[in-house]
Amino acid sequence: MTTKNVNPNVSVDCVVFGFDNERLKVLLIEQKLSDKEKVQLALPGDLIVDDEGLDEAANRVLFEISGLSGIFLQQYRAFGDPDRVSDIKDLDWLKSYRSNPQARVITVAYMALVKMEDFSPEASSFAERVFWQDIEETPQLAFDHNKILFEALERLRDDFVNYKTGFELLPEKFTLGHIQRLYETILGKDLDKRNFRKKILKEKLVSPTNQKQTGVLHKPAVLYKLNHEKV
Amino acid sequence: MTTKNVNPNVSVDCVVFGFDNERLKVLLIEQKLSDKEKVQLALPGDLIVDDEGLDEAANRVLFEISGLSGIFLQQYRAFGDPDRVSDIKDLDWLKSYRSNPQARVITVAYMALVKMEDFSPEASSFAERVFWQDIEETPQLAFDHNKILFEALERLRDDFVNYKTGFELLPEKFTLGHIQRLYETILGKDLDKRNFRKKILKEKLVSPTNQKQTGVLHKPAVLYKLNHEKV
DNA sequence: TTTCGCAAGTGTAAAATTTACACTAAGTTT
DNA sequence: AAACTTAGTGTAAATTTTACACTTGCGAAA
Repeated sequence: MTTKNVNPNVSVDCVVFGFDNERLKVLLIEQKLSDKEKVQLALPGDLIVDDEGLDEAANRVLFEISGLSGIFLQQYRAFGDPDRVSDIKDLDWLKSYRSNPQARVITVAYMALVKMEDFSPEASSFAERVFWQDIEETPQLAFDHNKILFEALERLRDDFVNYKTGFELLPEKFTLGHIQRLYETILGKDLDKRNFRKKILKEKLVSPTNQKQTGVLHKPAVLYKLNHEKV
Repeated sequence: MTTKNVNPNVSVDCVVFGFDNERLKVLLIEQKLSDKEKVQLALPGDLIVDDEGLDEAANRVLFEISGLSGIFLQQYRAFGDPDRVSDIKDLDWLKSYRSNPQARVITVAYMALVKMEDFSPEASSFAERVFWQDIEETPQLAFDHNKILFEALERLRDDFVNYKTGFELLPEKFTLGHIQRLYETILGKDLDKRNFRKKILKEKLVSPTNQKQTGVLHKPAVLYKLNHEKV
Protein backbone atom coordinates (compact mmCIF):
# COMPACT_ATOMS: atom_id res chain seq x y z
CA MET A 1 0.00 0.00 0.00
CA THR A 2 1.09 3.47 -0.70
CA THR A 3 1.15 6.27 1.84
CA LYS A 4 -0.94 8.58 -0.29
CA ASN A 5 -4.62 9.16 0.25
CA VAL A 6 -6.68 6.55 -1.40
CA ASN A 7 -9.76 7.63 -3.17
CA PRO A 8 -12.45 5.53 -1.51
CA ASN A 9 -14.80 5.58 -4.48
CA VAL A 10 -12.81 4.67 -7.52
CA SER A 11 -10.85 1.56 -8.28
CA VAL A 12 -9.18 0.09 -11.31
CA ASP A 13 -9.31 -3.56 -12.34
CA CYS A 14 -6.92 -5.15 -14.78
CA VAL A 15 -7.77 -7.98 -17.11
CA VAL A 16 -4.39 -9.25 -18.26
CA PHE A 17 -4.68 -11.95 -20.89
CA GLY A 18 -1.67 -14.18 -21.37
CA PHE A 19 -0.86 -16.31 -24.37
CA ASP A 20 1.54 -19.23 -24.09
CA ASN A 21 1.54 -20.31 -27.74
CA GLU A 22 -1.18 -22.71 -26.87
CA ARG A 23 -3.97 -21.38 -24.69
CA LEU A 24 -5.40 -18.06 -23.62
CA LYS A 25 -5.20 -17.36 -19.92
CA VAL A 26 -6.08 -14.54 -17.60
CA LEU A 27 -4.21 -13.27 -14.57
CA LEU A 28 -6.13 -13.83 -11.35
CA ILE A 29 -5.35 -13.29 -7.72
CA GLU A 30 -6.36 -15.25 -4.67
CA GLN A 31 -6.98 -13.57 -1.36
CA LYS A 32 -7.93 -14.95 2.04
CA LEU A 33 -11.22 -14.05 3.60
CA SER A 34 -10.75 -12.55 7.03
CA ASP A 35 -11.97 -15.19 9.48
CA LYS A 36 -12.51 -18.35 7.57
CA GLU A 37 -10.48 -20.73 5.60
CA LYS A 38 -12.18 -19.69 2.40
CA VAL A 39 -10.37 -17.95 -0.39
CA GLN A 40 -11.61 -15.51 -2.92
CA LEU A 41 -10.58 -15.24 -6.57
CA ALA A 42 -10.57 -11.92 -8.34
CA LEU A 43 -9.02 -9.78 -11.01
CA PRO A 44 -6.10 -7.69 -9.84
CA GLY A 45 -7.50 -4.33 -8.82
CA ASP A 46 -7.50 -1.74 -6.09
CA LEU A 47 -8.54 1.76 -5.18
CA ILE A 48 -6.80 4.62 -6.86
CA VAL A 49 -4.90 7.28 -4.98
CA ASP A 50 -5.66 10.92 -5.25
CA ASP A 51 -3.01 12.34 -7.47
CA GLU A 52 -2.63 9.71 -10.13
CA GLY A 53 -4.28 9.34 -13.49
CA LEU A 54 -6.40 6.32 -14.24
CA ASP A 55 -3.87 4.78 -16.58
CA GLU A 56 -1.17 5.38 -14.04
CA ALA A 57 -3.30 3.81 -11.33
CA ALA A 58 -3.93 0.72 -13.40
CA ASN A 59 -0.21 0.20 -13.93
CA ARG A 60 0.62 0.82 -10.29
CA VAL A 61 -2.05 -1.50 -8.98
CA LEU A 62 -1.09 -4.28 -11.32
CA PHE A 63 2.52 -3.89 -10.29
CA GLU A 64 1.81 -3.79 -6.57
CA ILE A 65 -0.33 -6.90 -6.67
CA SER A 66 1.50 -9.02 -9.18
CA GLY A 67 4.91 -7.48 -9.79
CA LEU A 68 4.11 -7.05 -13.48
CA SER A 69 5.08 -3.83 -15.18
CA GLY A 70 5.66 -2.50 -18.64
CA ILE A 71 2.32 -3.76 -19.86
CA PHE A 72 0.16 -1.69 -22.16
CA LEU A 73 -3.15 -1.52 -20.38
CA GLN A 74 -6.06 -0.24 -22.38
CA GLN A 75 -9.11 1.16 -20.67
CA TYR A 76 -12.31 -0.26 -22.09
CA ARG A 77 -15.08 0.90 -19.77
CA ALA A 78 -16.21 1.74 -16.28
CA PHE A 79 -18.52 -0.33 -14.12
CA GLY A 80 -20.58 1.31 -11.45
CA ASP A 81 -23.71 -0.49 -10.43
CA PRO A 82 -24.36 0.56 -6.85
CA ASP A 83 -24.70 -3.08 -5.84
CA ARG A 84 -21.76 -4.45 -7.77
CA VAL A 85 -20.08 -5.13 -4.44
CA SER A 86 -22.87 -6.76 -2.56
CA ASP A 87 -22.19 -10.40 -2.02
CA ILE A 88 -21.90 -11.44 1.61
CA LYS A 89 -18.62 -13.16 1.06
CA ASP A 90 -17.30 -10.17 -0.80
CA LEU A 91 -18.22 -7.83 2.02
CA ASP A 92 -16.71 -10.14 4.55
CA TRP A 93 -13.45 -9.85 2.77
CA LEU A 94 -13.71 -6.17 2.02
CA LYS A 95 -14.16 -5.35 5.69
CA SER A 96 -10.78 -6.76 6.34
CA TYR A 97 -8.99 -3.98 4.57
CA ARG A 98 -11.29 -1.14 3.71
CA SER A 99 -12.42 1.44 6.18
CA ASN A 100 -15.85 1.92 4.67
CA PRO A 101 -16.80 -1.30 2.97
CA GLN A 102 -20.40 -0.28 2.30
CA ALA A 103 -19.49 2.61 0.04
CA ARG A 104 -20.14 2.07 -3.60
CA VAL A 105 -17.05 1.79 -5.74
CA ILE A 106 -16.85 2.70 -9.38
CA THR A 107 -14.26 0.63 -11.13
CA VAL A 108 -12.49 1.49 -14.33
CA ALA A 109 -11.56 -1.63 -16.24
CA TYR A 110 -8.36 -2.11 -18.19
CA MET A 111 -7.33 -4.85 -20.56
CA ALA A 112 -4.02 -6.13 -21.89
CA LEU A 113 -2.67 -9.08 -23.79
CA VAL A 114 0.86 -10.32 -23.16
CA LYS A 115 3.21 -13.20 -23.81
CA MET A 116 3.06 -15.27 -20.67
CA GLU A 117 6.71 -16.25 -20.90
CA ASP A 118 7.74 -12.61 -20.56
CA PHE A 119 6.10 -12.12 -17.21
CA SER A 120 6.36 -13.98 -13.95
CA PRO A 121 3.71 -12.71 -11.62
CA GLU A 122 4.56 -12.75 -7.93
CA ALA A 123 1.95 -12.08 -5.31
CA SER A 124 2.35 -9.13 -3.01
CA SER A 125 0.18 -6.56 -1.26
CA PHE A 126 -3.07 -8.27 -0.26
CA ALA A 127 -2.79 -11.04 -2.81
CA GLU A 128 -2.00 -14.45 -1.38
CA ARG A 129 -1.34 -15.89 -4.77
CA VAL A 130 -1.27 -14.71 -8.38
CA PHE A 131 -1.66 -17.13 -11.25
CA TRP A 132 -2.63 -17.61 -14.86
CA GLN A 133 -6.04 -19.16 -15.26
CA ASP A 134 -7.14 -20.84 -18.48
CA ILE A 135 -9.87 -18.72 -19.98
CA GLU A 136 -12.00 -21.73 -20.84
CA GLU A 137 -12.26 -22.71 -17.21
CA THR A 138 -12.83 -19.42 -15.46
CA PRO A 139 -14.06 -19.95 -11.94
CA GLN A 140 -16.48 -17.79 -10.02
CA LEU A 141 -14.84 -14.49 -9.24
CA ALA A 142 -15.48 -11.81 -6.66
CA PHE A 143 -17.90 -8.93 -7.16
CA ASP A 144 -18.82 -8.44 -10.80
CA HIS A 145 -15.44 -9.60 -12.02
CA ASN A 146 -16.86 -12.34 -14.21
CA LYS A 147 -18.76 -9.68 -16.10
CA ILE A 148 -15.73 -7.42 -16.32
CA LEU A 149 -13.70 -10.32 -17.67
CA PHE A 150 -16.36 -11.30 -20.18
CA GLU A 151 -16.52 -7.81 -21.62
CA ALA A 152 -12.75 -7.66 -21.83
CA LEU A 153 -12.76 -10.85 -23.85
CA GLU A 154 -15.35 -9.44 -26.21
CA ARG A 155 -13.22 -6.38 -26.69
CA LEU A 156 -10.10 -8.44 -27.22
CA ARG A 157 -11.79 -10.39 -29.99
CA ASP A 158 -13.04 -7.22 -31.59
CA ASP A 159 -9.46 -6.03 -31.76
CA PHE A 160 -8.45 -9.21 -33.55
CA VAL A 161 -11.11 -9.51 -36.21
CA ASN A 162 -9.35 -7.17 -38.58
CA TYR A 163 -6.22 -9.28 -38.47
CA LYS A 164 -3.79 -6.52 -37.67
CA THR A 165 -2.80 -7.03 -34.09
CA GLY A 166 -1.31 -9.63 -31.84
CA PHE A 167 2.05 -10.19 -33.52
CA GLU A 168 3.82 -8.68 -30.56
CA LEU A 169 2.79 -11.74 -28.59
CA LEU A 170 4.93 -14.06 -30.60
CA PRO A 171 8.56 -14.97 -30.06
CA GLU A 172 11.13 -12.97 -32.00
CA LYS A 173 11.22 -15.59 -34.71
CA PHE A 174 7.99 -17.40 -35.35
CA THR A 175 6.22 -19.48 -37.96
CA LEU A 176 3.02 -18.67 -39.78
CA GLY A 177 1.53 -21.61 -37.93
CA HIS A 178 2.25 -19.84 -34.67
CA ILE A 179 0.35 -16.77 -35.78
CA GLN A 180 -2.52 -18.85 -36.95
CA ARG A 181 -2.70 -20.69 -33.66
CA LEU A 182 -2.68 -17.34 -31.88
CA TYR A 183 -5.61 -16.11 -33.94
CA GLU A 184 -7.49 -19.34 -33.51
CA THR A 185 -6.96 -19.17 -29.77
CA ILE A 186 -8.13 -15.60 -29.41
CA LEU A 187 -11.05 -15.90 -31.78
CA GLY A 188 -12.02 -19.31 -30.49
CA LYS A 189 -12.48 -20.89 -33.92
CA ASP A 190 -10.53 -22.61 -36.68
CA LEU A 191 -9.28 -20.72 -39.71
CA ASP A 192 -8.40 -21.96 -43.19
CA LYS A 193 -4.64 -22.29 -43.47
CA ARG A 194 -4.20 -21.07 -47.01
CA ASN A 195 -6.58 -18.16 -46.68
CA PHE A 196 -5.04 -17.16 -43.39
CA ARG A 197 -1.55 -17.11 -44.86
CA LYS A 198 -2.66 -15.06 -47.82
CA LYS A 199 -4.20 -12.48 -45.54
CA ILE A 200 -1.31 -12.22 -43.13
CA LEU A 201 1.30 -11.97 -45.85
CA LYS A 202 -0.68 -9.30 -47.65
CA GLU A 203 -0.58 -7.11 -44.54
CA LYS A 204 3.20 -6.95 -44.95
CA LEU A 205 3.75 -6.85 -41.21
CA VAL A 206 6.04 -9.88 -41.20
CA SER A 207 8.87 -11.08 -43.40
CA PRO A 208 10.51 -14.47 -43.77
CA THR A 209 14.01 -14.98 -42.43
CA ASN A 210 16.33 -17.53 -44.02
CA GLN A 211 16.05 -19.81 -41.01
CA LYS A 212 13.87 -22.78 -40.34
CA GLN A 213 12.56 -24.54 -37.30
CA THR A 214 14.75 -27.31 -35.91
CA GLY A 215 13.99 -30.25 -33.72
CA VAL A 216 10.36 -30.51 -34.63
CA LEU A 217 8.87 -33.87 -35.49
CA HIS A 218 7.57 -32.79 -38.86
CA LYS A 219 8.60 -30.66 -41.81
CA PRO A 220 10.34 -27.60 -40.38
CA ALA A 221 8.62 -24.27 -41.02
CA VAL A 222 10.26 -21.10 -42.23
CA LEU A 223 10.76 -18.61 -39.42
CA TYR A 224 9.34 -15.14 -39.86
CA LYS A 225 10.08 -11.90 -38.08
CA LEU A 226 8.03 -8.80 -37.35
CA ASN A 227 8.74 -5.84 -39.60
CA HIS A 228 9.88 -2.61 -38.03
CA GLU A 229 6.90 -0.94 -36.42
CA LYS A 230 5.62 2.14 -38.08
CA VAL A 231 4.96 4.89 -35.56
CA MET B 1 -30.23 19.03 -7.05
CA THR B 2 -31.19 15.91 -5.27
CA THR B 3 -31.20 15.49 -1.54
CA LYS B 4 -29.10 12.37 -1.65
CA ASN B 5 -25.43 12.29 -0.88
CA VAL B 6 -23.38 13.18 -3.87
CA ASN B 7 -20.30 11.21 -4.52
CA PRO B 8 -17.61 13.89 -4.62
CA ASN B 9 -15.27 11.92 -6.85
CA VAL B 10 -17.28 10.63 -9.75
CA SER B 11 -19.25 12.48 -12.34
CA VAL B 12 -20.93 11.63 -15.61
CA ASP B 13 -20.79 13.71 -18.77
CA CYS B 14 -23.21 13.33 -21.64
CA VAL B 15 -22.37 13.94 -25.27
CA VAL B 16 -25.74 14.16 -26.96
CA PHE B 17 -25.47 14.49 -30.71
CA GLY B 18 -28.48 15.87 -32.52
CA PHE B 19 -29.30 15.52 -36.19
CA ASP B 20 -31.71 17.92 -37.87
CA ASN B 21 -31.71 16.36 -41.36
CA GLU B 22 -28.98 18.75 -42.24
CA ARG B 23 -26.20 19.14 -39.71
CA LEU B 24 -24.75 17.33 -36.76
CA LYS B 25 -24.96 19.23 -33.50
CA VAL B 26 -24.06 18.59 -29.90
CA LEU B 27 -25.92 19.60 -26.77
CA LEU B 28 -23.99 22.13 -24.70
CA ILE B 29 -24.75 24.07 -21.60
CA GLU B 30 -23.74 27.54 -20.58
CA GLN B 31 -23.10 28.42 -16.98
CA LYS B 32 -22.12 31.68 -15.31
CA LEU B 33 -18.82 32.04 -13.57
CA SER B 34 -19.24 33.15 -10.00
CA ASP B 35 -17.94 36.73 -9.90
CA LYS B 36 -17.45 37.88 -13.40
CA GLU B 37 -19.58 38.39 -16.41
CA LYS B 38 -17.92 35.52 -18.16
CA VAL B 39 -19.72 32.37 -19.11
CA GLN B 40 -18.48 28.86 -19.44
CA LEU B 41 -19.53 26.31 -22.02
CA ALA B 42 -19.53 22.62 -21.19
CA LEU B 43 -21.09 19.27 -21.81
CA PRO B 44 -24.01 18.45 -19.55
CA GLY B 45 -22.60 16.57 -16.60
CA ASP B 46 -22.59 16.39 -12.84
CA LEU B 47 -21.54 14.35 -9.86
CA ILE B 48 -23.29 11.07 -9.26
CA VAL B 49 -25.18 10.29 -6.08
CA ASP B 50 -24.41 7.35 -3.90
CA ASP B 51 -27.05 4.82 -4.66
CA GLU B 52 -27.47 5.08 -8.39
CA GLY B 53 -25.82 3.18 -11.20
CA LEU B 54 -23.70 4.98 -13.74
CA ASP B 55 -26.24 4.62 -16.52
CA GLU B 56 -28.93 5.83 -14.19
CA ALA B 57 -26.79 8.78 -13.16
CA ALA B 58 -26.18 9.77 -16.76
CA ASN B 59 -29.89 9.82 -17.49
CA ARG B 60 -30.70 11.71 -14.33
CA VAL B 61 -28.05 14.33 -14.86
CA LEU B 62 -29.01 14.91 -18.45
CA PHE B 63 -32.63 15.28 -17.40
CA GLU B 64 -31.89 17.64 -14.52
CA ILE B 65 -29.78 19.93 -16.62
CA SER B 66 -31.60 19.91 -19.91
CA GLY B 67 -35.00 18.33 -19.35
CA LEU B 68 -34.22 15.61 -21.88
CA SER B 69 -35.20 12.05 -21.06
CA GLY B 70 -35.79 8.78 -22.81
CA ILE B 71 -32.44 8.95 -24.56
CA PHE B 72 -30.29 5.88 -24.95
CA LEU B 73 -26.97 6.92 -23.50
CA GLN B 74 -24.07 4.63 -24.18
CA GLN B 75 -21.01 4.70 -22.00
CA TYR B 76 -17.82 4.85 -24.01
CA ARG B 77 -15.05 5.47 -21.48
CA ALA B 78 -13.90 7.12 -18.29
CA PHE B 79 -11.60 10.10 -18.02
CA GLY B 80 -9.54 10.61 -14.93
CA ASP B 81 -6.38 12.61 -15.33
CA PRO B 82 -5.73 14.16 -11.94
CA ASP B 83 -5.38 17.56 -13.56
CA ARG B 84 -8.31 17.33 -15.92
CA VAL B 85 -10.00 20.03 -13.82
CA SER B 86 -7.20 22.50 -13.49
CA ASP B 87 -7.90 25.59 -15.45
CA ILE B 88 -8.18 28.74 -13.37
CA LYS B 89 -11.48 29.69 -14.90
CA ASP B 90 -12.81 26.22 -14.35
CA LEU B 91 -11.86 26.28 -10.71
CA ASP B 92 -13.34 29.68 -10.27
CA TRP B 93 -16.64 28.32 -11.39
CA LEU B 94 -16.36 25.05 -9.59
CA LYS B 95 -15.90 26.78 -6.27
CA SER B 96 -19.30 28.28 -6.67
CA TYR B 97 -21.06 25.02 -6.16
CA ARG B 98 -18.72 22.31 -4.98
CA SER B 99 -17.56 21.97 -1.43
CA ASN B 100 -14.14 20.64 -2.29
CA PRO B 101 -13.22 21.95 -5.70
CA GLN B 102 -9.64 20.76 -5.55
CA ALA B 103 -10.54 17.12 -5.39
CA ARG B 104 -9.93 15.14 -8.49
CA VAL B 105 -13.03 13.96 -10.28
CA ILE B 106 -13.24 10.90 -12.46
CA THR B 107 -15.84 11.33 -15.13
CA VAL B 108 -17.61 8.59 -16.98
CA ALA B 109 -18.56 9.70 -20.46
CA TYR B 110 -21.78 8.81 -22.26
CA MET B 111 -22.80 9.32 -25.83
CA ALA B 112 -26.12 9.42 -27.66
CA LEU B 113 -27.49 10.40 -31.03
CA VAL B 114 -31.01 11.76 -31.36
CA LYS B 115 -33.35 13.52 -33.72
CA MET B 116 -33.19 17.14 -32.71
CA GLU B 117 -36.84 17.73 -33.50
CA ASP B 118 -37.88 15.18 -30.88
CA PHE B 119 -36.24 17.00 -28.01
CA SER B 120 -36.49 20.54 -26.74
CA PRO B 121 -33.82 21.10 -24.16
CA GLU B 122 -34.66 23.54 -21.40
CA ALA B 123 -32.05 24.73 -18.97
CA SER B 124 -32.43 24.01 -15.30
CA SER B 125 -30.24 23.20 -12.31
CA PHE B 126 -27.00 25.13 -12.66
CA ALA B 127 -27.29 25.58 -16.41
CA GLU B 128 -28.07 29.10 -17.55
CA ARG B 129 -28.76 27.98 -21.06
CA VAL B 130 -28.85 24.73 -23.01
CA PHE B 131 -28.46 24.70 -26.76
CA TRP B 132 -27.50 22.70 -29.83
CA GLN B 133 -24.09 23.62 -31.16
CA ASP B 134 -23.00 22.78 -34.69
CA ILE B 135 -20.27 20.20 -34.43
CA GLU B 136 -18.14 21.91 -37.07
CA GLU B 137 -17.88 25.02 -34.94
CA THR B 138 -17.31 23.67 -31.50
CA PRO B 139 -16.07 26.38 -29.17
CA GLN B 140 -13.64 25.99 -26.32
CA LEU B 141 -15.27 23.97 -23.57
CA ALA B 142 -14.60 23.63 -19.86
CA PHE B 143 -12.18 21.10 -18.36
CA ASP B 144 -11.26 18.37 -20.81
CA HIS B 145 -14.66 18.48 -22.49
CA ASN B 146 -13.26 19.12 -25.94
CA LYS B 147 -11.36 15.89 -25.64
CA ILE B 148 -14.39 14.03 -24.31
CA LEU B 149 -16.43 15.33 -27.23
CA PHE B 150 -13.78 14.44 -29.77
CA GLU B 151 -13.62 10.86 -28.59
CA ALA B 152 -17.39 10.61 -28.65
CA LEU B 153 -17.40 11.70 -32.27
CA GLU B 154 -14.81 9.10 -33.13
CA ARG B 155 -16.94 6.46 -31.49
CA LEU B 156 -20.06 7.68 -33.23
CA ARG B 157 -18.40 7.36 -36.60
CA ASP B 158 -17.15 3.90 -35.75
CA ASP B 159 -20.72 2.89 -35.11
CA PHE B 160 -21.74 4.15 -38.55
CA VAL B 161 -19.09 2.63 -40.74
CA ASN B 162 -20.85 -0.69 -41.06
CA TYR B 163 -23.96 1.01 -42.34
CA LYS B 164 -26.42 -0.56 -39.97
CA THR B 165 -27.40 2.14 -37.57
CA GLY B 166 -28.89 5.58 -37.55
CA PHE B 167 -32.24 4.92 -39.22
CA GLU B 168 -34.03 5.68 -36.00
CA LEU B 169 -32.98 9.29 -36.47
CA LEU B 170 -35.12 9.74 -39.53
CA PRO B 171 -38.75 10.80 -39.72
CA GLU B 172 -41.33 8.01 -39.97
CA LYS B 173 -41.37 8.28 -43.72
CA PHE B 174 -38.12 9.23 -45.34
CA THR B 175 -36.32 9.11 -48.66
CA LEU B 176 -33.13 7.31 -49.50
CA GLY B 177 -31.63 10.73 -49.98
CA HIS B 178 -32.38 11.50 -46.35
CA ILE B 179 -30.49 8.44 -45.21
CA GLN B 180 -27.61 9.27 -47.42
CA ARG B 181 -27.43 12.80 -46.09
CA LEU B 182 -27.47 11.40 -42.56
CA TYR B 183 -24.54 9.14 -43.33
CA GLU B 184 -22.64 11.85 -45.09
CA THR B 185 -23.19 14.15 -42.15
CA ILE B 186 -22.03 11.68 -39.55
CA LEU B 187 -19.10 10.37 -41.54
CA GLY B 188 -18.14 13.80 -42.77
CA LYS B 189 -17.66 12.77 -46.39
CA ASP B 190 -19.58 12.31 -49.61
CA LEU B 191 -20.84 8.92 -50.71
CA ASP B 192 -21.70 7.61 -54.16
CA LYS B 193 -25.45 7.68 -54.60
CA ARG B 194 -25.88 4.44 -56.51
CA ASN B 195 -23.53 2.45 -54.37
CA PHE B 196 -25.07 3.81 -51.22
CA ARG B 197 -28.57 2.82 -52.32
CA LYS B 198 -27.46 -0.67 -53.25
CA LYS B 199 -25.94 -1.16 -49.84
CA ILE B 200 -28.84 0.22 -47.85
CA LEU B 201 -31.44 -1.72 -49.78
CA LYS B 202 -29.47 -4.93 -49.41
CA GLU B 203 -29.60 -4.59 -45.63
CA LYS B 204 -33.38 -4.97 -45.88
CA LEU B 205 -33.92 -2.64 -42.95
CA VAL B 206 -36.19 -0.29 -44.93
CA SER B 207 -39.01 -0.80 -47.41
CA PRO B 208 -40.60 1.56 -49.88
CA THR B 209 -44.12 2.83 -49.24
CA ASN B 210 -46.41 3.75 -52.13
CA GLN B 211 -46.11 7.41 -51.31
CA LYS B 212 -43.89 10.11 -52.68
CA GLN B 213 -42.61 13.42 -51.51
CA THR B 214 -44.76 16.45 -52.28
CA GLY B 215 -43.97 20.10 -52.52
CA VAL B 216 -40.33 19.68 -53.37
CA LEU B 217 -38.84 21.63 -56.22
CA HIS B 218 -37.48 18.60 -58.01
CA LYS B 219 -38.55 15.11 -58.91
CA PRO B 220 -40.34 13.74 -55.84
CA ALA B 221 -38.66 10.80 -54.14
CA VAL B 222 -40.32 7.60 -53.01
CA LEU B 223 -40.85 7.52 -49.26
CA TYR B 224 -39.46 4.58 -47.32
CA LYS B 225 -40.24 3.27 -43.87
CA LEU B 226 -38.22 1.37 -41.32
CA ASN B 227 -38.93 -2.35 -41.12
CA HIS B 228 -40.11 -3.82 -37.84
CA GLU B 229 -37.18 -4.04 -35.49
CA LYS B 230 -35.90 -7.47 -34.82
CA VAL B 231 -35.20 -8.03 -31.15
C1' DT C 1 -45.87 27.65 -71.95
C1' DT C 2 -41.27 27.16 -72.18
C1' DT C 3 -37.09 26.91 -70.00
C1' DC C 4 -34.23 26.10 -66.00
C1' DG C 5 -32.62 24.23 -61.77
C1' DC C 6 -32.64 20.51 -58.81
C1' DA C 7 -32.44 16.16 -56.72
C1' DA C 8 -34.40 11.30 -57.92
C1' DG C 9 -33.60 7.32 -59.98
C1' DT C 10 -31.25 3.72 -62.59
C1' DG C 11 -27.09 -0.46 -64.59
C1' DT C 12 -22.85 -2.23 -65.70
C1' DA C 13 -18.19 -3.55 -66.01
C1' DA C 14 -13.76 -3.95 -63.65
C1' DA C 15 -11.33 -4.74 -59.59
C1' DA C 16 -10.72 -6.52 -55.21
C1' DT C 17 -11.82 -9.59 -51.66
C1' DT C 18 -13.48 -13.75 -49.69
C1' DT C 19 -14.32 -18.51 -49.63
C1' DA C 20 -13.89 -23.43 -50.38
C1' DC C 21 -11.05 -27.01 -51.20
C1' DA C 22 -6.66 -31.41 -51.43
C1' DC C 23 -2.43 -32.87 -52.28
C1' DT C 24 2.86 -33.12 -51.80
C1' DA C 25 7.10 -32.12 -48.83
C1' DA C 26 10.29 -32.73 -45.11
C1' DG C 27 11.39 -33.75 -41.03
C1' DT C 28 11.04 -37.31 -36.51
C1' DT C 29 9.71 -41.63 -34.34
C1' DT C 30 8.94 -46.48 -34.43
C1' DA D 1 10.94 -48.63 -44.38
C1' DA D 2 6.66 -47.15 -42.76
C1' DA D 3 3.97 -44.03 -40.06
C1' DC D 4 3.06 -39.72 -38.28
C1' DT D 5 2.90 -34.75 -38.14
C1' DT D 6 2.75 -30.12 -39.63
C1' DA D 7 4.48 -27.05 -43.67
C1' DG D 8 3.55 -25.37 -47.77
C1' DT D 9 1.17 -24.38 -52.12
C1' DG D 10 -2.96 -22.55 -56.37
C1' DT D 11 -7.22 -21.93 -58.40
C1' DA D 12 -11.88 -21.16 -59.50
C1' DA D 13 -16.27 -19.31 -57.96
C1' DA D 14 -18.77 -16.11 -55.41
C1' DT D 15 -19.24 -11.89 -53.35
C1' DT D 16 -18.26 -7.22 -52.50
C1' DT D 17 -16.54 -2.81 -53.76
C1' DT D 18 -15.75 0.84 -56.78
C1' DA D 19 -16.19 4.06 -60.55
C1' DC D 20 -19.03 6.25 -63.54
C1' DA D 21 -23.42 9.45 -66.70
C1' DC D 22 -27.68 10.10 -68.25
C1' DT D 23 -32.90 10.57 -68.00
C1' DT D 24 -37.04 11.89 -65.10
C1' DG D 25 -40.44 14.83 -62.79
C1' DC D 26 -41.40 18.57 -60.15
C1' DG D 27 -41.63 23.79 -58.96
C1' DA D 28 -39.86 28.30 -60.07
C1' DA D 29 -38.62 31.70 -63.15
C1' DA D 30 -38.75 33.79 -67.49
